[in-house]
Amino acid sequence: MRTADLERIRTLQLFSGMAEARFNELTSGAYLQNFPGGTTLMYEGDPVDFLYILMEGSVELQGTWNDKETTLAILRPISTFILAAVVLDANALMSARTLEKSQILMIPAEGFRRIMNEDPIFAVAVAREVSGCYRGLVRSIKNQKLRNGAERLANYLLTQQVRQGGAAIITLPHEKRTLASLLGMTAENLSRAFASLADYGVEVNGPEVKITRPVPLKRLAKPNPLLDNHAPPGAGLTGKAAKEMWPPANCLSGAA
Amino acid sequence: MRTADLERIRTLQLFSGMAEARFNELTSGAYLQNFPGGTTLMYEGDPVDFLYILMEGSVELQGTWNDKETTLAILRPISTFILAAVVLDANALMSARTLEKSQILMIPAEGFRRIMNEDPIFAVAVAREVSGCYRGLVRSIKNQKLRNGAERLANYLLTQQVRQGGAAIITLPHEKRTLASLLGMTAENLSRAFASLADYGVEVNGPEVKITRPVPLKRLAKPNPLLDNHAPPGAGLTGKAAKEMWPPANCLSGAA
DNA sequence: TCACTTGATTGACATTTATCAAGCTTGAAC
DNA sequence: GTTCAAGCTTGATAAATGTCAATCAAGTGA
Repeated sequence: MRTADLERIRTLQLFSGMAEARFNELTSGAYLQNFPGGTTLMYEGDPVDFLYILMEGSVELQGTWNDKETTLAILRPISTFILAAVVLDANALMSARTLEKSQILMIPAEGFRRIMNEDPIFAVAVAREVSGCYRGLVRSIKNQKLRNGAERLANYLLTQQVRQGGAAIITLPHEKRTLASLLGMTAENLSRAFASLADYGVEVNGPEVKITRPVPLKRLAKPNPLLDNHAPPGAGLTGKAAKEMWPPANCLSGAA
Repeated sequence: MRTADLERIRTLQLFSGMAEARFNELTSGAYLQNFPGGTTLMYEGDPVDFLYILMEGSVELQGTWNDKETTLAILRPISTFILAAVVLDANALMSARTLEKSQILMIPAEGFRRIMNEDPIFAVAVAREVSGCYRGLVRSIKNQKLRNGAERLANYLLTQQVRQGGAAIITLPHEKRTLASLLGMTAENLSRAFASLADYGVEVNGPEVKITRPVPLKRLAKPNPLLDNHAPPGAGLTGKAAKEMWPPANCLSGAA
């Protein structure tokens, strides 16, 4: 493994507090692997032998039931995934596949758990990391149960706008059908949802989306930090909530 | 606080490994409080000053947006709740209210975090507990996005049947409108979903539900350990997954 | 006993979402 | 250039879900 990659993950909150020796021990057994797009890294129900850390590219987490599939999250670097299964030595509840050529660091789960038991600072960091993932999922469920399709899309667009720097034109980072699955709708309905947002100043041109009238769009979307990971650090959040890192390094915060 | 209560929570996986002195320190600042039914313990967005442990009664966790409300989980003793917010010292993402007269142990969050930092065994236990909660939520989202209303109800009934000992007649533990909200539908549609399950041998009589033909019901429901917390320990799960406690003491495993 | 409240159910209807089929665009391969 | 495939869009229709209003049933208290 290259030193540059080690330094990149060393800066993650998950690893930043631990002693150098432990960090070296943890990563000494790790692999850095390249996968082409469309590779399934793991199937639902599989035993989990590694903690995965996405370094480059993007990964989709999926759930399946009865021949139906849904996207639970789309990850961007640097993100850990299937951490909870690693902590509990349990089988995966989601499949993971690359959406494009990706570079992924794989840390053996066994060693991860051993070091978690030996290094108290690391154990606390793991607890904090999983807690952040948990809160991402709570937001995701609320988003899914409380909003309809157009509302979910509108909030997705506003979130992306913030994350991409706030300009009026944003670029959809994935295929529209993947986005549809993430938002819990069909590709056809995503098209219609975009069309319905035209009244609110949303202009679509392939993967480019222009938000010409953010005020009415926000009036429709009603973004809310209790459902969306919207705000940059400190903005709109006071006190304790502001302490949470943004964007969180953890897995599901990106899930609409 | 009564010794009997302390002994009850001492047996939880979360606390069972920690040193006696630390456990005493943790609980010395705790309150055991009684609340009547319908009491809101905490509102969404509130700062979280306590870890809550439900000792008796039942508690509903809710999410709100735009004057709509949804039930995220219904807790039964003994369950912890808002653990992730305590770990991160963040604001609550869900409201909590008692559904009936309830007894709740409140452990100051500040002390909880201090002891988590001091006691490595406890820190690992917290990481494991939150991981279990996380996996409960993953199941919950998959259930919500992949199944329709009748399928969610069918699986809820089968899960309840297992939890209540496997007899043909089960008792719905909550009001039907609360159940409807948990299952992500209106009370009216829950009524219709029950009616549609009559073809599969489901007979409803107030809060009593009789499952007369489990085989066709299961053929419809297609229960699956990757979506449902169905199986007793070891049953149907081999190897690693079987190690997870069932039913988990943690918060959202009960969420259909 | 009798109103009265609360929760549950039912029917009629509206809205939302999914499904299926067809057509459109775009870009790569030949 | 032409062909082709993949992704996207559109329209027609069906299915699922929500809303509103009315009714019913059970339990409560005067």
